[in-house]
Amino acid sequence: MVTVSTSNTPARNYHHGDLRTALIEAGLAALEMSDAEAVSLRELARRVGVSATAVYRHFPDKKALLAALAAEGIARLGTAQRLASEQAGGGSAGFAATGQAYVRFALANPALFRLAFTHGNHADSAMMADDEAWRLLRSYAESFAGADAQRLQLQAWSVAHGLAMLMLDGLVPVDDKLIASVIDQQTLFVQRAGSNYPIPKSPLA
Amino acid sequence: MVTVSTSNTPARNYHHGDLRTALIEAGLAALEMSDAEAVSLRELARRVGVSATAVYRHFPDKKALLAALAAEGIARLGTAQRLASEQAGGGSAGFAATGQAYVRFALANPALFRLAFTHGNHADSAMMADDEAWRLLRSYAESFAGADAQRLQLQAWSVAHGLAMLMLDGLVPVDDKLIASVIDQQTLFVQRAGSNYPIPKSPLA
DNA sequence: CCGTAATGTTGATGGCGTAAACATAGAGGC
DNA sequence: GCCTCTATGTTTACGCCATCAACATTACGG
Repeated sequence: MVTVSTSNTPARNYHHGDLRTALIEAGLAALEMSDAEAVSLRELARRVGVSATAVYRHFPDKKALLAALAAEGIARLGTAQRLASEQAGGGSAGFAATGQAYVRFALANPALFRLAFTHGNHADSAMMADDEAWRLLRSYAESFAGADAQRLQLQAWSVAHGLAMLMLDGLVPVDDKLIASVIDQQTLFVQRAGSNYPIPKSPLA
Repeated sequence: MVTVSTSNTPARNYHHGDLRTALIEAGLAALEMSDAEAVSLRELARRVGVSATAVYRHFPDKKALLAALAAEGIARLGTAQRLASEQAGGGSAGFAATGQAYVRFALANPALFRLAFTHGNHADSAMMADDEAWRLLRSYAESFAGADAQRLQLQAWSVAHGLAMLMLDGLVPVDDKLIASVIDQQTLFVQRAGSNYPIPKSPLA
């Protein structure tokens, strides 16, 4: 998480003070207005009041800056999901809540979400495995499905991710009731005949 | 579907003959090598042996060319799914097969698939509603879930789309067994307690 | 207190999408 | 058969971009 310092830096002359952070903040702000591809280094530099090539003192290339933004996105998503999980009080309701939070986060931060997950922009897979969102998902999946945890984990992630993408891309109308109906512990992730998984208590928190 | 004319046109002098088709073919070819964003009009024009701005006699702008490619992608996906559905002989196996075909198509044609679904690049929603892939999905969903068809339809699409995206983006390892385990009629899309939907015969074909 | 590394700047290169003005060729009316 | 009109291409140019190289300034550690 970048500490958003409310940009109280009074724009020094030659040396900026904390260009790196300023660029990331500017980048995050830009991602609220337009898509990642449309964000240009030059524009960011202008915004921060610095020459175009100054960026290269802090990031080897554009990809690196975007990767930093992506990491921030993942972190924020994790926080949103944890909050949702806690508010729902864990259990199967909590599981569904984290999924719904995933989709809502995507809709609230379209460009950031896309950036964080699209292409290989995510920093790297090893890093993600330690992420908060990940730990939540794995923990839920294990507590519900035991040996079948991997399958459940992937199914849950896939539904949430797919719904988020379809809504972002305008293929499915954005509608909160729709989200709730698609990501719903009553209809998803149960074994077919009789052998339903027991529903345990809150797996965490 | 574009009739791929195996490019036997011997490169006429001034007038190309069928530039539009040639550009689309070149575009599809380029999408097998690199992502849509990386495809440039100038490169395509070069490839086809024509000046950079000739493109604008056939497409108002780059977006329009990409939309044409996207439409082709959707059509091809529909075909792949229909074939899979037929081979599986319909029923719940057919339903799962169309979902698995969706993911496999995405993996086999990453850039084309992305282009077809990402952003608003898909021509428009009305067009898609008439598409083959759509009709298949809706028909299956209705035959399985009756009144709850919309939910089932969205859940099915979301899982397939989500898994496809996660694998394309390198967040989930590409593994055929994984696809089969995630998109599986035994564990997806059933009501929880007792009230499982009856499994009807093949809803089509 | 001074030099060296960190940080910014200027200037240039080559690529891009696209607009404007001009060129050619093929098709339809005479 | 000719001739014009229009569809299709071409050249040139503009402003944007990412990035490299060479130079300028500052901060900090010895």
